[in-house]
Order: sequence, then C-alpha cells, then structure tokens
Amino acid sequence: MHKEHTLTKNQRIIFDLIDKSPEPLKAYSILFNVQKKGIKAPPQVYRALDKLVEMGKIHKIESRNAFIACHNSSCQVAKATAFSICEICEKVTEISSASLSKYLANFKDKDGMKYSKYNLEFFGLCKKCNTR
Amino acid sequence: MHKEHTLTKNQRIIFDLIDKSPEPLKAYSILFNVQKKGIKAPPQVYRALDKLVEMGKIHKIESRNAFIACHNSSCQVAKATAFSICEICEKVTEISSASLSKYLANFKDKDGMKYSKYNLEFFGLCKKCNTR
DNA sequence: TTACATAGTGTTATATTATAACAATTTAAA
DNA sequence: TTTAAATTGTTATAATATAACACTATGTAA
Repeated sequence: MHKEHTLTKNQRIIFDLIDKSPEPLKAYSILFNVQKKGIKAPPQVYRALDKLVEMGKIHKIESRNAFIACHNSSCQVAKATAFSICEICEKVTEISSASLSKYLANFKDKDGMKYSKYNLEFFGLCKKCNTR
Repeated sequence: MHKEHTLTKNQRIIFDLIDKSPEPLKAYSILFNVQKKGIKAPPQVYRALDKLVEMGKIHKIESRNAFIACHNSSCQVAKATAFSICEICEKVTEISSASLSKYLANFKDKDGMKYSKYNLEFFGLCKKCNTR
C-alpha cells in the first residue's frame, strides 16, 4: 500500500507522468514534458525522482537510466526489485514473483552475508520480439 | 577460460588497470590514469570498455557507473552477473554461486519466458562495515 | 602478394545524465 | 506562532557517454 496523499506538487506531477507512461521515462524527457507545468530545471526533476524512488513509488532501471512506476506491491519500498528488459523493443516489465523475491531475500553469500536490498535486471526478448 | 592474447593495445592497458584495482573504476578515472600511456580521449576509453565488457573480461556495475574485472569463471561472457555492494565503503564483490546462477538461469516469468542474461546487484553492509 | 573487409585508433566536438550551491517558500509540529 | 524541516526555484557546472570522421593496423582469401 502506498500513501498517495503525501506527494508534494512536483512529486505528484512527475509521478503522474511516469505512472501514465507505457515505458520507462528518462529524466530529461520528464523535464521536457513538465515544463508547461512550471518545472523548469533538472534539479527539480531529480529531487522529485529521488524522493519517489525512496518512497518506492517508482524504480530506476539502472541499465537504462530511466524510471518506471512501481507495479508490484511486493517490492518493499524500493528495496527489492526485479525487471525484464527486451533488448529489441526496450519494453520493461516489473517482475513480481514470490518465489524469486523469497529466494533472493534469503540468499547468503560465501561469508554468510544476507542482503536485504537488491536490484535484478533480466535481458532477453519479449514475447512479441521473440516471435518476429 | 579467457583468451588474454586477443586484447589490443588500448584494451590491454585499460584491462590491466582495472584488473589491478581493488575497487571498481569509473571511466574518467581510467582516462586520467592512462593519459601518460597515450590514451587521451573518452572515446578511446569507452571503446575499450565496451569490448572488454562484451568479452566478459570486465563488468559494469550499473548502479555505480563503474567497471570491475571479472573474477568469476562462471559468468559466461558477461551474460550473467551478480555483485554485492557495500553501501558504506562501496566495496564491490562479484558473487559466484552455482546455486544462484542456476536459479536465475532457470527463472521463468509469468509468461514462461526465460532470460539468458541478467545483472543482479545486492546492497547492504560488508563484514567490516557491519561490525563497526 | 595484393586487395579487400573488418576492427581498432586518434581526434574534435557535443550530447546526455546528474549534482552543487544558495536563496526563497511552504509545511508540519512543538 | 515560531521554529525546524522539507520543498521549491534558480544558475551554474560536473560527470558520464556518444557522434562523426579520418586514418591505421590486422586478418584473410584470391
């Protein structure tokens, strides 16, 4: 459950844009799209993005420097995220698999260390691109 | 098994630097360090980095925009990588776990899609930082 | 060997992504 | 209601990465 009501003006504007987008958005494309709403400079965008990521409302796709709205109630406040990325059409989908998150949350490295936070990006071809 | 012998001059210089480094190196820090060896401009660095990544000799730590030498014979030519990253000291360690790589290589998403390539970054505290 | 393709190099310029720094304003809580 | 914390607006600049083009080296196949 997210607490939508706590978003500030800029956060709201930027979240709505990302949430409506079918694909991940890059910071400067966001900037371009919200200039008519009074958000004029990069720091305004990056600050909102930082907060939204912190809240778990959006995620950063690290390999693409792009942002996508969270569509997965099980990624606890941006701590544990997994995505599939199509290398042809660049479609990004958030993976919500209880088995995967359980496996990764319990994964221990050689020293027995556990890591509560992770980001996983799978690459391949999406269904569409795979059959073309 | 890597084929060391196929590295070109610039690739060799840059790989050696990364390989000797105890921590991931950023592109411009690499550039600074190899200028005395005649590599003077960003494209020369990025081209070598691209090839080395392609070969699986180094990996890019996406969340840090930094490069680390491969220390894991099981990450097949850069296709399947996993790292742990300490959020305090920024120490990065390549994870080589047969169980993990097997699990991820066999992971199927909701549509039954398999992804042969992935990058996983775990975040937390390393042993040292955890006990301080 | 020659010639051809492919890969790598050197270089300049520029595009893209992100943050520093500081003043002003809003918000929430004591 | 006044104070602290968070948010905003703004300018400038830092950090990361690629485009484009001329040139050189390397491998290969006729």
